[in-house]
Amino acid sequence: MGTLTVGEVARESGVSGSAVRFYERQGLITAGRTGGNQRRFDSDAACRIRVARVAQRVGLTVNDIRDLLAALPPDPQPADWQGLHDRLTAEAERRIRDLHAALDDIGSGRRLCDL
Amino acid sequence: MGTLTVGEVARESGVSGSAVRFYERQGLITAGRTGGNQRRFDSDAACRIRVARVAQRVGLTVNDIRDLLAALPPDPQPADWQGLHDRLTAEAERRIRDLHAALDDIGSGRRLCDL
DNA sequence: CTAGGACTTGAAGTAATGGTGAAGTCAATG
DNA sequence: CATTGACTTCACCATTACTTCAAGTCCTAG
Repeated sequence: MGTLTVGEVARESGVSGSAVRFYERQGLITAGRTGGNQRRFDSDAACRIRVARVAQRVGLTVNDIRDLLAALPPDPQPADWQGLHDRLTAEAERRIRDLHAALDDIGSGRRLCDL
Repeated sequence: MGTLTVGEVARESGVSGSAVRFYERQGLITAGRTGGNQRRFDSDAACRIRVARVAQRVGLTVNDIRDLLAALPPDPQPADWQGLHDRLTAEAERRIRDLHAALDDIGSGRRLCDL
């Protein structure tokens, strides 16, 4: 059972409280509940949200990120981090390749109309 | 006044008819009307849509593309094409730089949590 | 114990990019 | 003239990633 409230996780992770609740609904993070039904997070929640934000910069959707984080245990080992790392890198590189392909087409000398 | 129907432009440009109408609503292309209120396009419409698709590959929104195409006269001169070309290239390169920055952060050796 | 801030839910709103379906109209053909 | 396929508008559906709102509850400090 965690000790952090929504607001605390929000501040620690740099997103809004509504986003924290949204991420919990989406399964990116999990929370315990107090007797009064308030969410209490473990400190890894903020970490997972930070990872999620990096993944968003790479262009992953929240759904993609849920799957990504599903492979990340509560207390990740170096190998887990490495796996995440590799997946994010591969995805970023894929997107870069797509953009390069578009650039190549644009610069191909053909009229843009004929692409 | 053009001669092409929605369906013809759709086939020529590779998008659906509903997309053609959508693009007209959004101001990416313009159409005349027959006495019976049907759209009739000039042949440059398909061209503009093709340009729009390229711009989408680069990551521009329809709004961005409207602005981009607003600078493109009905009968574009080489300089007009060059301007488009430059803007698309710059935008693609910017996005590639952003992804590279993300890659650098991911590969920085710091824990993903601390980014 | 009470005031106040932080929290709860669910529903609805937003912007982007179209797709879908209904009900009706137009145009070309046999 | 009647059919048929393509067209028209309008309005609603879907997805993504949240935000906002209302009404109500919890928790902590004084």
